[in-house]
Amino acid sequence: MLETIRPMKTAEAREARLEPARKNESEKRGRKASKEVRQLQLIEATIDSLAKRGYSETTMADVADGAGLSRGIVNFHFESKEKLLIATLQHMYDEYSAHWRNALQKAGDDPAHQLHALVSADFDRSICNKRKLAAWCAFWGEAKSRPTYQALSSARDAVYQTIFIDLCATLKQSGGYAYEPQVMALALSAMLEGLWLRLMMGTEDTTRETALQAANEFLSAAFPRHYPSKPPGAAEP
Amino acid sequence: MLETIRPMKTAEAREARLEPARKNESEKRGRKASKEVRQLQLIEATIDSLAKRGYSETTMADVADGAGLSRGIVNFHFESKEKLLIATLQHMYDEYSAHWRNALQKAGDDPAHQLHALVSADFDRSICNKRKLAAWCAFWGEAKSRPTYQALSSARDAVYQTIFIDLCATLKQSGGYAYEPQVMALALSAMLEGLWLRLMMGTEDTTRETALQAANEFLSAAFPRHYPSKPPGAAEP
DNA sequence: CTGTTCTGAATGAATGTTCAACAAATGATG
DNA sequence: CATCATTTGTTGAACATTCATTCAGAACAG
Repeated sequence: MLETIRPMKTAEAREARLEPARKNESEKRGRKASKEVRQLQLIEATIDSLAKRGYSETTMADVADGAGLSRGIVNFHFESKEKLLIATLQHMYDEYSAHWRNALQKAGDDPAHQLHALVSADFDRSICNKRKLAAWCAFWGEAKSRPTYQALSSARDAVYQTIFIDLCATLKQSGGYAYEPQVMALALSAMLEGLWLRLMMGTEDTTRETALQAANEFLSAAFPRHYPSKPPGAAEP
Repeated sequence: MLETIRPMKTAEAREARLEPARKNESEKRGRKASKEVRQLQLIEATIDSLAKRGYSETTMADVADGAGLSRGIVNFHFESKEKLLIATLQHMYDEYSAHWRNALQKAGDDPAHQLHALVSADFDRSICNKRKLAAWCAFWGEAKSRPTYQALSSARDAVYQTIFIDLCATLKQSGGYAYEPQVMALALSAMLEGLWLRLMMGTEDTTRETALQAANEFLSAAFPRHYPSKPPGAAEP
């Protein structure tokens, strides 16, 4: 009765990894975590499970085990498995959305710089890693048959697409290009998603660096006046 | 016991739709179909189910019902659910592979013509339709956690990619472009997959036509000497 | 008659959900 | 501050359902 009081092994480690400085002592001990922190913890465990086992093999038990909590806990915080998954997808969507908005804001006023910032943001470690890509793809695979996912699963939503189109239109005007902005924006965003897909598949010849390189090659080809052909010393093995 | 002898409603219709002239009378009646035909029929039903319900909701019962056969039939022809799914994926892979090889062969000797043929082939009705795209995506979503799928799930495999790289290299030489063939080929094939993904998601603004248009825009941007800017009368709404 | 194809009910395993009991925090009261 | 009550969080076992698989036997071909 001394050391086995609480079976919290991995849970506390995860919490510590999440936000070590954020939560004060009062909520970290005892009942361990506030409602929101616990929910986040379960969502992270869900992403882990999705990445490791895929959508169809992700079970409530696996999520609970991954979080170091008991079986019934998920139905307490989220009403059902479906709602847990929706919350997880929503979380990933919010994170992705905040990320590119932040990158866009930091990019200043130059459209060419903004577009480049958006493209680069897609390949940041923070959102472009095996774990999250795998989770995204797991949802994509189910999105067609689940209307609830469909709205959220398309990583690049209407707003994002509109920004791409606007940027393409602006660059067209200032660079005297001939393409149709909508069409070019579609090609560009599709390529970004396709690169994600390849990164997720884990084909050995595609890394985050080569993917970004390909994306930049596209930018150079489509907007040669704004992105001069060769970035300085890009030597390949 | 007169009219309910065989519950074959949709099955015969499906067979007829598949290859009306191919199979002779002897195997169509009586024990209904040869082993291979029956397996194909079950594979088609599997694709139907994957497209309609998604991977995680595809059940043996649904496949059997979709084929108009009894529950135990799948385990007779395929040993297990997993083997059925692998056979289905293999079937789709073979079909896709044969399709682009055929398109490439018909394209003659001009590299620019060949590349255009490959790109166009990707958006043929026969392989690029909601049903099959949804099935592809269902497998993609599970591929990361299943080694067996991984080898087959990447629609564009190593051979396909090599051909793309070679074509890009040839065009580079004859057109005096500056890009790296490997990188450009990656950008191109990633964009094709990304367009598939969008078609599958069913965003209303992306159709097979607009997707092909985007792909051609990419070709014009990347290889301006080979694909002059504007194909004749492309007016958009 | 013999072997192949097919059926459909039975079986057992996996898993999402419920729930009664328990524990910790919070608040009320003296 | 001590004690009790209430709310909130948590557990783990029980339950019900879904589903892949099995199999004994029917239907059929040769």
